[in-house]
Amino acid sequence: MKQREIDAAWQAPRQCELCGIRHLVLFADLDSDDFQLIHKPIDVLSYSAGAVLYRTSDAPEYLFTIRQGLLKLVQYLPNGGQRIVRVLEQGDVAGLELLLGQPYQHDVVVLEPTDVCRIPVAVVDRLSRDTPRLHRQLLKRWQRAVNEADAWLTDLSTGSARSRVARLLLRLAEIGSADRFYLPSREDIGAMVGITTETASRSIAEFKRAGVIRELDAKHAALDEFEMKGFSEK
Amino acid sequence: MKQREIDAAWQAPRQCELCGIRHLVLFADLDSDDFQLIHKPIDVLSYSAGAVLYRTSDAPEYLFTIRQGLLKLVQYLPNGGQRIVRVLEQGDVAGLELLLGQPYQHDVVVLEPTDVCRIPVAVVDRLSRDTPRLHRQLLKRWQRAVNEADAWLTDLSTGSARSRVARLLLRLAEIGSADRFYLPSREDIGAMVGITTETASRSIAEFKRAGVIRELDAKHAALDEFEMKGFSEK
DNA sequence: CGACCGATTGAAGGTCGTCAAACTACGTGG
DNA sequence: CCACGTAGTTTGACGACCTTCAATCGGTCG
Repeated sequence: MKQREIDAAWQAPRQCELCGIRHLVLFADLDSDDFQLIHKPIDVLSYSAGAVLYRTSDAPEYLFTIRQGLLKLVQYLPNGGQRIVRVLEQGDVAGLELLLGQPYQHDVVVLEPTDVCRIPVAVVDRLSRDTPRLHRQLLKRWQRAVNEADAWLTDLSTGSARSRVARLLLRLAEIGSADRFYLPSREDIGAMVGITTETASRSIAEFKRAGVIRELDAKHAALDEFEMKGFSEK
Repeated sequence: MKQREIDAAWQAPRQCELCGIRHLVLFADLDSDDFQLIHKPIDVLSYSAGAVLYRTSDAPEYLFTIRQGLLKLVQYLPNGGQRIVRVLEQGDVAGLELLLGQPYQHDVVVLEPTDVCRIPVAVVDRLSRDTPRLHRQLLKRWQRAVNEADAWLTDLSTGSARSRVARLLLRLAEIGSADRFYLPSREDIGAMVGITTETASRSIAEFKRAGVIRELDAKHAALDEFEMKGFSEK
């Protein structure tokens, strides 16, 4: 539940320039000069399942790029319930809205152990002003968020409960490795596709009985993609 | 159903610079020099209800900023049905995805008579490269789309059919003028909140009987905001 | 071992989807 | 001018699916 700091040492320009996954992240297109503009610490942090990156009520100070892991973006309903509006994976960015002066729009909670770079807004603001190269990456990230959001409406909020769950699992399977994907709690599945925990449980149980998914451990499973596509249609 | 061209005459730099609603649109922050970079025609077009701005299959040539009117963004479901994922109003932009080399992501259809500026992608690309001022506006538009999309998930795809419809009408009432808002066809209401046409019709009929909405003409109504908020909760 | 949390399953009831028919508005053509 | 056809809305009946409430099961952690 707690966060652990890997890199307290402050040498962000070097660190970022040498980053192993830079081609995937926000700073993909920056050059040596650009990195010199970074005058505030960028920390690499690790979170374990259940940890909270931030809440809507937190001070809007940091963006996060996901180096590794899986997170959920949660919004609250008029009646107090909650809805998961998106899931973030490697290369995604949380907190883009800060660049426009908005407060955090979601609570962000860790699903699978996650490493992030925590970047002060001021850094991105600065870079954003002076390097057009960063812009394209920002636009990309934003458009990705829109595409995802639209897909959640068409794929995950339409059709029967069972087919929604099927489509969710197919999606999660694409994110995970070939033969192993993250299987959320029944409550989270419900919050992702807009059904109750019990109905989610019934769907999953049914898939297991039909042999379309096999449970590997508490939070992971493998699935027969072809069979599952059958269920996803009605 | 057809489109009418208001300004065939080609003097975009002047036209845009003098635009009456420039403070609302994509080019809000540009200055005189910036406008000189526009070397392709920007046309002002009018569409009437039912007209199609573009389809996903169209050649990705133009962005559209909405000067006036109301449009729906439609995506298609695995089974062939359709889901309306968002609605555009004055100041919104359609086709932002083109800036990232993606094809159009939606079919865009006119709900209320609409005026747009049709801008060649090349123009925005060019401006985008050379003027950081445009960037902020682009980011704003994108973030707005994300916020909207998230709200459609939490407000319009969760809860009972009646409360979803109630929340949709409250939303439409905010867009419309004080005592008059656009009331979509029952089919479109269904496609917006993820229910069938019949259920949408029953909800609307119920609201009318309860006196919460009054029909003004075929496509417009007025509503008692306070009463409607009651329905929106469960 | 006992407490607790999440998943599963059951039963009952309600909401919503489905199929179908009637009604209205509107425009066309006789 | 009226008859008629079409498209969208409304309403009804019925059944399926989903929610709700509740009990049980299984595993984990003190």
